[in-house]
Amino acid sequence: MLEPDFFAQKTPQVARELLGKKLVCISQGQRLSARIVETEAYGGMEDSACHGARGKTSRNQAMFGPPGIAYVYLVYGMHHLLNLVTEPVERPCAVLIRGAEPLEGETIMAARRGKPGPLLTNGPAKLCQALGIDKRFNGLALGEESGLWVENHSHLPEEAVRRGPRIGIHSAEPADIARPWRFWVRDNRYVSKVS
DNA sequence: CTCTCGATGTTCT
DNA sequence: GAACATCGAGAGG
Repeated sequence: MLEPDFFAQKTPQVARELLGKKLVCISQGQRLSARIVETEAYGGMEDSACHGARGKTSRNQAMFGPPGIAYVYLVYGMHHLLNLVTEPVERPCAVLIRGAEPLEGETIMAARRGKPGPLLTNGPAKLCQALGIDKRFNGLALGEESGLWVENHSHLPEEAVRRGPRIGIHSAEPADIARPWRFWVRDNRYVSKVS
């Protein structure tokens, strides 16, 4: 299981290193897991795309917490998104998990999603719905106790990793929109958007 | 395949 | 009010 030390590193590095790792969630007594294939780094007071850039609010306060906790929030009034908090406490940084490939419990994920194949988990909100992740996990430390954590799984060589601008942040400043802080596994069907 | 639009709770552009 | 780190349905080519 990955410890807080892992998440204490620089956010883009954590986002890169999370590719290929196994996200595990205990949901209704069942063990569900998926291999992470797409992430995005958000961080620093200087990143206008980051929720924490304009200060602490009731929604984003988990981002200011210690490395290795979950930040889960609701977007568009109906979709939950999972982030893993990075860097030292009081720095609002996190990695958004945008896509993953089912490993264990795919039948349960399919029942929840009502869709087949990549549509199970090829997007940040789809992933949360499939794994049963919602605001109950917000602010909890990753681990057995919370029922949500990350494990080492497969190593990804550099040639299998692609990076580019983040998705869905069009109201940020141009320099931040251009940052190559999205990481994904090359040619993987569980990546939310090809580019 | 593409494009548009509605859903809906919280935050602030 | 408007916008939002999204998704899915429906219309049109």
